[in-house]
Amino acid sequence: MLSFTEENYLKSLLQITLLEADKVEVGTNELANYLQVKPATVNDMLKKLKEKKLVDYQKYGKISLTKNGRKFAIETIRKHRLWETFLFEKLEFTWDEVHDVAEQLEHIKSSKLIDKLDKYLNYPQFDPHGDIIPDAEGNFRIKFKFTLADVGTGKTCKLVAVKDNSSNFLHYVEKLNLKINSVLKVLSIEDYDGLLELEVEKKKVKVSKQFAENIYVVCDNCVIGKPCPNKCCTISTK
Amino acid sequence: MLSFTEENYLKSLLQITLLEADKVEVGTNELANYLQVKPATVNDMLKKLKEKKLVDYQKYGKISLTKNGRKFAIETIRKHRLWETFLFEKLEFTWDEVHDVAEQLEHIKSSKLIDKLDKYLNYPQFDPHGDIIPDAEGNFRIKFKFTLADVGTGKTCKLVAVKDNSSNFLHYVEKLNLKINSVLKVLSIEDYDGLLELEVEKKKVKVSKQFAENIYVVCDNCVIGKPCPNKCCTISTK
DNA sequence: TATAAAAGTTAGGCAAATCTAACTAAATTT
DNA sequence: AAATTTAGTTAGATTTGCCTAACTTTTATA
Repeated sequence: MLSFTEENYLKSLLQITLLEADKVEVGTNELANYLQVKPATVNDMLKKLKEKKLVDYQKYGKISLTKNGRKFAIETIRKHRLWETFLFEKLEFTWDEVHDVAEQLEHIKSSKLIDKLDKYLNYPQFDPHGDIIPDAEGNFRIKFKFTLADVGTGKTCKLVAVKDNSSNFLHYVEKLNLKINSVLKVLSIEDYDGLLELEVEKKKVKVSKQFAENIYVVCDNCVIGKPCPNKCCTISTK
Repeated sequence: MLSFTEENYLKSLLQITLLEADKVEVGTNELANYLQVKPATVNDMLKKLKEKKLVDYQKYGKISLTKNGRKFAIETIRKHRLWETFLFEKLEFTWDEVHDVAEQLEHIKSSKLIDKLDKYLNYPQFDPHGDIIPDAEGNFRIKFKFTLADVGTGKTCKLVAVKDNSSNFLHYVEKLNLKINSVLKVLSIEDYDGLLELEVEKKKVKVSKQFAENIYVVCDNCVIGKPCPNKCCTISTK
């Protein structure tokens, strides 16, 4: 039986690799930073996780999940996202409130509970942030490849998920009147600092490059959950 | 912010006093036994809880909850019972399965969560075992006073709750075809060992005294949630 | 009432998860 | 290639919640 903390380490390792397309290896400092603990603490924990055959790593090397470690990590992400969906859909939480509570709920130990919850929610594929919910076998189906920052001038795209789940960011997204499935047209991109001008529901808004990098998009022909007709937008994943 | 463990100590202290009508004081060994830890461990924790002004106690004396400690204890019981109700009503758990999962869920920190859950369940008054769910202000309305073992020969009563929530016991109750609101007639009581013969839905069954002591009953005129017309069955509580 | 039993306490220890401070190795820059 | 910066490690300490073993106080009983 894994502790809350062990589950968090495994989950974070997977989450870090999910942030970028081909990332598979993670360092001690990076993980420490992600978990908001000191590198020394991560080092201690890695020894324990290695002992339990949940991570591969050797002194001064990079950290990666073993098959088994990955299984637990996916399970935790699945729980997290199902709980977020429950809070959003059934209990009327807003999408920026669900994360913190789901951080706690994801550690409840009961496979029956999570299966029943999945059923109760009618086997949802996406959480309130547009992130894929792995199925009971641990399969993610798709993973987003492009952000708003990748879209060229004059092109139109569709918002499918957000990368940053912080309350701050989500509030800002809301304020701009952006939602999952909003259609965005990139009107111009400033050479100097990458500032984007967008058209959203016939209104013009300006957003920073940093902001754009945290908005996942697909081409406007894409239908979520199905392969992109242009084969450009979503990729199958691990 | 209280830890899981601290919450469990406070909750257990309240639960022990709820087992018997006039009980207010609890001893170290009793609590240790209830929590399945050693008396020394309880002693350590009591020092901490006293420090935090959550319990009243002095060396070799009895333990009782302070006003504040009681508030937290009730809050935890409220959470536990609301989660049990959720699992039973929405996720189709059976009444003997809900307890263990609720033991975990009761420690989730979010007052918004529990209020929303209460609303979602339509402000239930009783959990799947017939126990009262304290309201958001921490008021229990009623508390059961009599068990099946208190009922005299020839009398009829109504099952309203069970004292023992263990899976074993609940399975046995189920096997005997007893449910919340079942009407039970005591046909005879054996002098020697207190064995009871009951009539339940026109069938005769025999149960031990120990079993009878774990079944809460009210007179058959009682309607749950309202004061007993005979003023005999339920009492207001703390 | 003396004594035995039960209840409660203390001291000392352990494992988990964290920290700080000092160190070593690896990577980058000049 | 040497020097500097960054990344990673180790040792030693702390807190929480638990333990055992030995002790003391209270209660019950002969």
